[in-house]
Amino acid sequence: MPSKSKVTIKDIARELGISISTVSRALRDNPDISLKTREMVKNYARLHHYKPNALAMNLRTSHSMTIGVIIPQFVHHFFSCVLSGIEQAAKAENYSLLVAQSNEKYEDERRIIQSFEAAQVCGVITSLAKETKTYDHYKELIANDIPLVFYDRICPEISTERVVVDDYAGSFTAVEYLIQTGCKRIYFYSSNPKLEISKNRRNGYLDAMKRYHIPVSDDMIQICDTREQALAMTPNIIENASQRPDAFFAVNDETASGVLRVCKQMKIKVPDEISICGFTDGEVAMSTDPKLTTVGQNGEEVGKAAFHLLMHRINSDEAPPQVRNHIVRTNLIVRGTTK
Amino acid sequence: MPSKSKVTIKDIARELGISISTVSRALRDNPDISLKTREMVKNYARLHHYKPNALAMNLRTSHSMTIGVIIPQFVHHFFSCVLSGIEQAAKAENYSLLVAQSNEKYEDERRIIQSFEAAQVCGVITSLAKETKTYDHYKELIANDIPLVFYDRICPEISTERVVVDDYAGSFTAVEYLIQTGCKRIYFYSSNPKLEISKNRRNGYLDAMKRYHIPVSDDMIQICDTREQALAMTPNIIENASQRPDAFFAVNDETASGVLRVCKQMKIKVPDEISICGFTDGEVAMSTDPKLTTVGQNGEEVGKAAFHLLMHRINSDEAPPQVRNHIVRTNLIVRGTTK
DNA sequence: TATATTTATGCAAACGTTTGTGTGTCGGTG
DNA sequence: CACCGACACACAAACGTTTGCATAAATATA
Repeated sequence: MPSKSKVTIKDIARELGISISTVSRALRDNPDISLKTREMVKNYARLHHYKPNALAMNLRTSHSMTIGVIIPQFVHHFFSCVLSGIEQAAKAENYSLLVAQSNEKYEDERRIIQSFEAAQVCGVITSLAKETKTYDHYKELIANDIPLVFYDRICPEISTERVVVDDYAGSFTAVEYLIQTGCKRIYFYSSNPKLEISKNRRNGYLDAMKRYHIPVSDDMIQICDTREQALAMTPNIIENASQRPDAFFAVNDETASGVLRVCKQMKIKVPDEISICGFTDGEVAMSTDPKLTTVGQNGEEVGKAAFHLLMHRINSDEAPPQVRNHIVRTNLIVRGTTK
Repeated sequence: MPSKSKVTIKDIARELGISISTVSRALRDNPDISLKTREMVKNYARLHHYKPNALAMNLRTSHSMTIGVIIPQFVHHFFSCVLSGIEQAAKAENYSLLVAQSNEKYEDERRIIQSFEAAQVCGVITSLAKETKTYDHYKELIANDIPLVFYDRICPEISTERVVVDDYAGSFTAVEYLIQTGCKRIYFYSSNPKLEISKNRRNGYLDAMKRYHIPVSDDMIQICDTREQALAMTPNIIENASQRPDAFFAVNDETASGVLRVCKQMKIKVPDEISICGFTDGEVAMSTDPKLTTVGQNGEEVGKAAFHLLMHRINSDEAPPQVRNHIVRTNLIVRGTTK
């Protein structure tokens, strides 16, 4: 265990009796420096556990090799996947990640952006907090020429790259599959219809039904996006429907698992009598009985796409911030709750 | 939208016709500077969106206000909770988080530590990758006086603070509860018995049984830690047991959910005939039917504890790195799979 | 041999801060 | 009036790098 305090290129220069700049260049394998000197320096550095001071490097080059990432909530399967994707892509490009969660609060989000700016991040990847309604903090980021990419919860007012999941196609494909396996009375459990994702999923549902000429009555679309709501509403719907539903397509896995539970309680066979399909493919989807058919959101791909878009912006010096929507495909995962 | 390029204290000094040091002190509200000047400077700064350059600050003060966090896998409920806990605690103390995942790989872990050192983090919070068997990278961290705290997967060779979940007590309490609700033939599904957590949970199980004078035969302890294994093994165990089990205590929720499924298939009433208890309290625990009784691991508290231990080490300048085990209590969450 | 070219290195400024010390101008005290 | 202590500010060094430019030695060219 050699040195205790940190060794800098100054130290190396002094010990080796050469200049600081020579050490710097030698470490970066600059061909101006003779091979002999380079070897000597690198040996000494290795022996004494020299670690470059990124702070100093970055200050000098004003290029921090760090990007800031905002996650609304760490404890959320989809977001974990996204973060994982970002991290893997970043690691491959030698970037570090400054990570923070907004906890769905506007004020937190604002503070985080500020701290990112102070830290001189090369770029920011973010998803809006539910609470956020005003976007000045993002606008300032852009005014300061810091590349910005939104994922999932994009910001309509800000013209920059975005990566979102293909809710429409995911929804369409799932419903199409239900139809092709013989379902006709397909109920759709939606979340807050004002959200972008709700609209897209609903349109996917509607278009698939229309495509196959299956009529959709009003009562077939319900607002229901939690397990509890599903438990409460579903029995009634099944009992009192003029024609009994033969499938449920739910906006997320929790809700779908609620429907499944109700069916079991009512002794309705799944998938024989009723098919069920969720959305997300989180942990729940694997732990129901039977396992849940669902639409996978490919969080990791979202993360990777976001990072690569950001890299592109960073490297192609100052391309005009275009509004480009990158769409990550979803994939239908057929398991036990559909035929 | 005023300035485009970044404004520094130099700019402020020039524009206001005062010295750089005065600006610096004014911004920090140093009483040496007259109130008038302070106001003037702060006004100008606000108007021109001055943002301190953290890189420069940190270089000067060699105090980066950043800590490095290693998570074995983001996509894991318990670890997400820990990260969330760390983040909240860090935010409260104005620390930033450099986050990376080891993906359970030794080599990744090593690289991450290196990058943390380069970034001049004030401290590191980590949990060992499954693959890691040699600890030189951590030893070097300690040699360089960078405070280090382990959580969950601690490192036996390194003497530093650690925060772990109270597996023993969690296990003991759960088993005790099973006993008190009338169970006697309580089977224990363990994971790899070499892991520290396995030992602790097993001991908790054994001690609880002993405490209530309930005999434990060899076949009552099985190695089984995935849902698939549970599905495969459990029917046999239930069928062929000399005395039929009346409870299963599983090392994680997935395994417990597997047992539950088997019971349903075998038309065994849960919890009337067989009680089931898991460990973790992840998302699965809420989505089984009935919901799973389980031992909550309080990941957030683990994270908060880890951060606060680290803060303590950082602030009480260079306290000798003691081996102190901070233990976060678990809590039994009684739901539908037990009486 | 004188000049041009290459090779290997050193010098010093710069990145944006913080901070110890120096300095000029007050008002007050003796 | 001379002196002293506040007061409010300026100077400059330092943090650890990178990098344009100068420079010295060695080699090639004429």
